[in-house]
Amino acid sequence: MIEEENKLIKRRIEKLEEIKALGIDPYYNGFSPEYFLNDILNKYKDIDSEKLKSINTNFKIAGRIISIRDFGKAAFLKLKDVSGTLQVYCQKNVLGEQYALYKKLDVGDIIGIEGNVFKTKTQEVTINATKLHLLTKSIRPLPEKFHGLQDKELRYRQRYVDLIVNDDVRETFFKRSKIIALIREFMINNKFLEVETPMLHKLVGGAAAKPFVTHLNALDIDMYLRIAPELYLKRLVVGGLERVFEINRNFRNEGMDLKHNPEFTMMEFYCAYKEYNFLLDFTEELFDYLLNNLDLGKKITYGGLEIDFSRPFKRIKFIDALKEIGELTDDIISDKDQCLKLALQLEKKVDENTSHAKILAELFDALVEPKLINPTFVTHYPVEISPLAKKNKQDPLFTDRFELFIANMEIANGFSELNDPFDQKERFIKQLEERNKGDEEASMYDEDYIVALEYGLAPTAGEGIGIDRLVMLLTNNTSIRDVILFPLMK
RNA sequence: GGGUCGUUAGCUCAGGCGGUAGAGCAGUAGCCUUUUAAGCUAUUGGCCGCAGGUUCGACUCCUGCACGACCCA
Repeated sequence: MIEEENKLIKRRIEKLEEIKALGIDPYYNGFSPEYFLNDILNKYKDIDSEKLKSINTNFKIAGRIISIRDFGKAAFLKLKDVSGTLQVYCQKNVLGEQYALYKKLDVGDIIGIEGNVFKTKTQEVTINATKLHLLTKSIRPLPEKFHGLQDKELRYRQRYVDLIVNDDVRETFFKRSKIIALIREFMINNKFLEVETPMLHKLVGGAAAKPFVTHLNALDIDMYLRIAPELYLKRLVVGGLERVFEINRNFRNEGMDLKHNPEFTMMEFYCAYKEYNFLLDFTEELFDYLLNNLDLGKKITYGGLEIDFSRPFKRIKFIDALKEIGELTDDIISDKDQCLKLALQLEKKVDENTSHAKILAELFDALVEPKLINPTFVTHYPVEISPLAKKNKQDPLFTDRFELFIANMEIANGFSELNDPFDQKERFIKQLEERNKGDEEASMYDEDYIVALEYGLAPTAGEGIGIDRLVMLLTNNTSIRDVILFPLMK
């Protein structure tokens, strides 16, 4: 990479050599800062500049140089570290011999500074450098100081550069970290146990999706990257870990767009002795917890939409949503041929072999989902497309299941878990039939999971929440790539 | 998968009835010890995404490809 013919890089490598010639190690690692830059700023921003002169304010700090304003015999440098930025003043008559080192520095270099705090004419807290340490010479020029890095492709591919120059990106990922920490806190407060289950699966299950295939050399077998942790988490409930959750990656071999990345983060949790109604309230509580702790209030703006999280969220049955929001009639909904015709008109990938329920789900995606802005629980999904959910007592064609939609995105999916091993066996067989008909997203038959159910799964409610999409909502990013540090790029 | 648009200096962007390209920042040389996108003077820097075609001549027009963004599915 370095051999590239770039004059700016060449010049920086020359400076590197000149620094070595001065007897200085350009990658010296014996210096450790005592404070974050923001700590110094906060400590002194409200202290009078006269008073500053009378107190001892000698500090060791470090950071990357993000700007230099040079006056010949003095200069202002702006340093940046993980906490923020702080200005440093370098004067020739103070630094003496070390001023020669200063003259070899560039924007992008990482330096350590020892010096005293003072305030400039404009009252900016600044460190007057008495000692300068070069910690890392940077030989690649950073993007322009004013516009930063705009090229989306470069930003995703070279996220490290994006993070150096674009503060809003840093904020998004700080916030992502905080959101996940809050979720974890909320779950643990509610007596859930955090667990980790396998990423490498021998069978595909727990969701409707095409898997990634990989190979295990030791056993010479193909394996699948998991599409969901569901079946393992429920095995743990069988094992008596009555409340479990996992925040981790799932992999689905599907298209990529603003809402889909092939690997994405989900939280799944299972709670014994509860049913799906509990999950609706629990999910609302989780949102409350997040919004409160992030100081977002009840209404947020997302991509130009106003979203109202006031409780209770709207609740509507799947079929009612098709009627009231999708504007379909009972006659159409109950007639598979008419549904198929309509789905084909909407250019959905369906054919005669597609089940009635799956066609309805496609119609829902096309006609209802685009209209769901405020948080909405859609409940009672058809049993054929809910192979792991318990049937509804009143109407066994439907299940005790819901999905939560916000801003036209599916955010969560939960249900009363099917714990009848005989029923589960039949559903698996139905899935196999769908698979044989060509549905590559249908699940496989998981014999051991049936055995686990035969030992007895307590009545359990379970839910998955898409963390990336949740972060999108709470950080006002309309592309999933903007909430994933290293999104998949071709 | 389909459509639209984009790809020009390290970065951010202009430009062109077809005649080998410009600015700001960055860099370099100089002046400047309280700047805030510091200022002033001078100046270096380009396979105009890749490949082919049309043409006396292509960075510009045409075709294909790659990568990306957005829209649709």
